[in-house]
Amino acid sequence: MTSDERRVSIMELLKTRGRCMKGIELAEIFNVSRQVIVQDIAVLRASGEAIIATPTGYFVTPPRESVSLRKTIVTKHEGVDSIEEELVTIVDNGGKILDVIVEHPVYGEIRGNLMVGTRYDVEQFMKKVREDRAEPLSSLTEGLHLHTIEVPDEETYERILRELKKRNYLI
Amino acid sequence: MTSDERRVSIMELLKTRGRCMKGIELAEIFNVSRQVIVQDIAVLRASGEAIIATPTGYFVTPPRESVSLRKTIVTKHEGVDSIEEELVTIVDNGGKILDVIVEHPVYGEIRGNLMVGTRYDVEQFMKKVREDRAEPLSSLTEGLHLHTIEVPDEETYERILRELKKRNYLI
DNA sequence: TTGGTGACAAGACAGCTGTAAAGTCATTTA
DNA sequence: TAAATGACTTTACAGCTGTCTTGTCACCAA
Repeated sequence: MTSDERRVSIMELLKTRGRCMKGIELAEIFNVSRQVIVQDIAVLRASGEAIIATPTGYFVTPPRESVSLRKTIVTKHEGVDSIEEELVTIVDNGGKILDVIVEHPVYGEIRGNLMVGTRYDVEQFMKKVREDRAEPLSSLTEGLHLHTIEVPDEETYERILRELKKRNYLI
Repeated sequence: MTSDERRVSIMELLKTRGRCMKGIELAEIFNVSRQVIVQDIAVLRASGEAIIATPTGYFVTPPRESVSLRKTIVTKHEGVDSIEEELVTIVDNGGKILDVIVEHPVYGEIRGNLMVGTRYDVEQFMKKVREDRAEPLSSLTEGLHLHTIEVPDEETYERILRELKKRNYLI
C-alpha cells in the first residue's frame, strides 16, 4: 500500500464512519506510526479535505446528514385516479413525497413541489388537481416521472417499493 | 451577568466569529475561570448546541455559508427573443442563472434547471428552445417568472438589477 | 561507490480540552 | 442559628493533536 492509497483509505474511513477516529487508531489500522497519520492528515487537508481534529480524534463533517433518508423513485401511470393511489400507497407506508420530477426537452429536469405526507395532504392535492383541471407534470412524459420521497429508514423504503411494485407503478 | 446570560453570550461569540475560541480566551473575556467555561460548554451542548472542541479551541460549524450569493429576481417578458436578451443581460454582468421558477396552480412552484453562466450557455439554451419549439415555462404565467441567480457579490447583483430595469424586464 | 531523496519510526514537548477533587463565599432553607 | 445549595476558583492530571528532532532504511542517479 502506497502513501497515496493509505490517504485515500483514511478519507474513506473518516467519511464512512460517522464517529471520531484517533490518530493512534488509524496508525494501528494501517500499521504505521501515529506521526505518519499526522502527516497524512496534513497532506489531505492541504488538498482541500475538511478534516477536523478534536481531542477525541479526527472527523469530517457529514455532508448534509439528515435524520431521515431521501430516496428517488421512478414511477409510471396514467390518469388522475392512479396519481391518488400512488400517493396514498407511499404515505400509508410511512413515506413523504417531496416533489415530482419530469424530464423536459429544454430545461432538463423540472421539479414541482408536493410535500405530501399524510392522507389529508393527498386529499388536498387531488382536490386542487381536479378543481383546476391542471395537467399533471407527468403528462409531459406519458406518465413517466420521478419522486423524491423522505423515509425514516431503509426498511420503510423497501416496503414502499414492494407496495408500488405490487400495484405496477414501479419502473 | 448571570450564568445563563454568559452562556448565551458564548454562543453568540462562537457563531459570530468564524474562528476558534479557546477556553482560556473565553474565560478572560467573561472574567471567570476556564473551568466555568468548560462547564458552560457542557451545558450548552446538553441543550443541543453543536459546539465542537478542537486543540485550537471551540467552534460551531458555520451554517452552510457559500462563497457566492444567491438571489431571486422576478422578471416578466414575452417572446423568445426577450428570453435571450434577459439571459444575456444577466451573464454579461457577471451573474449565473441557476433556474427558472413559475407558479403552478397545483404544484405551487415549478422549477426548471438552467445553469446558464456564459454567452455560450445562452446560445445552447436558445438553440434547444427553438429546435424543440418547447413552450418556455414562463408562458404558463403570461411571461411572469422568477430566476435564482448566483452572483459573486452585492455590487454585481445591483448592477444586474439596474440593467434589467433599464430594459423593462424587472417587476 | 557516493550522495541525495522519500518514507517511516521513535521520542520528547507544548497546547488544548475534559474530568476530578477540595476549598471559598454568598444565598437560601429548615 | 445552622445546614444546605449554587456558583466559582484553584490545582492536578489524563488524553489528544501538532510540531520538532534524530535516526533508519530503501531507492535512484551521477
